[in-house]
Amino acid sequence: MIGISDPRMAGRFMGAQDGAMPSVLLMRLEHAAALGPCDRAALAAAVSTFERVPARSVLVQEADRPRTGYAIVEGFACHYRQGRDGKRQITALLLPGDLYDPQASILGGADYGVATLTGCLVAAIGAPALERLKLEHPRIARALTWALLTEASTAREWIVGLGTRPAGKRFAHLICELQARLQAVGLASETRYRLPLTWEDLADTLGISLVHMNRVAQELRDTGLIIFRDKILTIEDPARLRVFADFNPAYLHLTPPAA
Amino acid sequence: MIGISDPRMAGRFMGAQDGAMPSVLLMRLEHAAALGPCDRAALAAAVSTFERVPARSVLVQEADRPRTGYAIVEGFACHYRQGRDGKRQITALLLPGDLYDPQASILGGADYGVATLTGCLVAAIGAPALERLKLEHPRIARALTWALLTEASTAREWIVGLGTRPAGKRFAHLICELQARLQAVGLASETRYRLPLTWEDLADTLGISLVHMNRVAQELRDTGLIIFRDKILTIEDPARLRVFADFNPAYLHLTPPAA
DNA sequence: CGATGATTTGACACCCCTCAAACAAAGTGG
DNA sequence: CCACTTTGTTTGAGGGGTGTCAAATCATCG
Repeated sequence: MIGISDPRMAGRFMGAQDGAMPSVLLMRLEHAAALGPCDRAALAAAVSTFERVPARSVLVQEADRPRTGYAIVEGFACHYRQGRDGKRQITALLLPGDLYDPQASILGGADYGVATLTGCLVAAIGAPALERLKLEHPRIARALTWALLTEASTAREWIVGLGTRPAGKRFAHLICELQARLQAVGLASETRYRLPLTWEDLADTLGISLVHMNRVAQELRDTGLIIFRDKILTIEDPARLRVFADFNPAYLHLTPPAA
Repeated sequence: MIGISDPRMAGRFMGAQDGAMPSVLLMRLEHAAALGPCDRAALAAAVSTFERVPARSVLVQEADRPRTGYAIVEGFACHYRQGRDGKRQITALLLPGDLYDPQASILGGADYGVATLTGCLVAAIGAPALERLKLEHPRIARALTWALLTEASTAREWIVGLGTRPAGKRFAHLICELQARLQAVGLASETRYRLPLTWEDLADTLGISLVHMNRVAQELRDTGLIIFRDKILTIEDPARLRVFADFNPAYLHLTPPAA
């Protein structure tokens, strides 16, 4: 695996991609609170570098004490823990607009790894810049807290899925979740999005074996709920899929609170 | 179920229990950061009422917008979600010293329920008092953030357990986790603590059926790892249990960070 | 002493895992 | 351009972990 701290990579894409990050990150954060032009400018300015990271690279090592925050601009990444027996469990998927906040440094070291699953375009924000951002822009601070709480809420929903739903419904539920989250940043329609993960990644997310993952996916195809070809996922019957998966998007908190 | 908002309950125990909460809550929060005498006094003063709540009472309804924070002083409570089919999945256990922070109100409504599992003594802290506490006492604010991050980290560890560990190791892991967390607030020795939950509560926590829960527990007893009688859990061989469960307490972040 | 809730045990079915192997696609080097 | 490797996908067979159904036992309590 290649770490993104490789100096040959750093900063290579500054300028060219300058506008891309704010777009997708802002789309996400503005689900939490309206941001002013000043907030947006500060956010864009806080990004130190854009980096292109190959698939399956480690962004944050388990037991690291990271000094940089990351925002995913393009591609899929994940939080994971690796067991002694080599089994990997993915504990969260990071989509474009999601961020990894080294606020975790309060804890005295990351207790999980962060890695890319596909090639990613990543915006790096230094911890000090992030702290300043929070102090000087309360609306951004609020939005970041919202993001953290939403992550926790999503983790709880995954616990519910792993604890109570059979593999098929679990996959269906994940498909619904990704549709909602990707649509929130403009990367999915009601019925279609790009899902560039391998069966193995999905299996490690759903807590099932690769073999069973394949069978479960076929079942969803055979029952006419989805089509999945060339990494493009098409939902054939959204309403029926949501019922089947027992999906209720409330836990994603994608609609801005009244306050 | 009886809600604690019942006026006959409110405030009944003020004074008598006045010192109990700070003790256990402070023991927990001081794992995050040292607190000054001023912080402690402010924390104690912020508690509006102590309430005795019977077992199986709902503290926060799913879809509520709670205006009160709770700190558990005695007893066990939980976060949970209930599926359409009636299956309950417990997503977090709240032990003495743990708190439920209505900070979740940023999200515009709770997305899960909070309920007592045993009879509990609960300290209620109004949302405004909590906000003031955070503003005027940065060390408390930091400690509360630490608590939130630790909860998220624990949720991730539960995902790992549900996704990768068989039921027996999952139970063993939970036993280790509870030992560490209870010891941190003075309610467990290295080998012994009170675990006042029913098999059903534990089954709903581990994501297995009540019947299987029973078998798995017997297995741990038969292999000489634990004794569990009269709600008292005794760990016969802590080292062997931790190896069996693949338990690494790092995710609990119970040792204060250097910073 | 009957009612209720908690624990225990047995039988059987099914979900899902493991092992194994075949197959496809994409890169790599000769 | 073709062997060859690597990575990802698909399929089959068999076994084990768990769920469900059913019923017995036990404890607590009014």
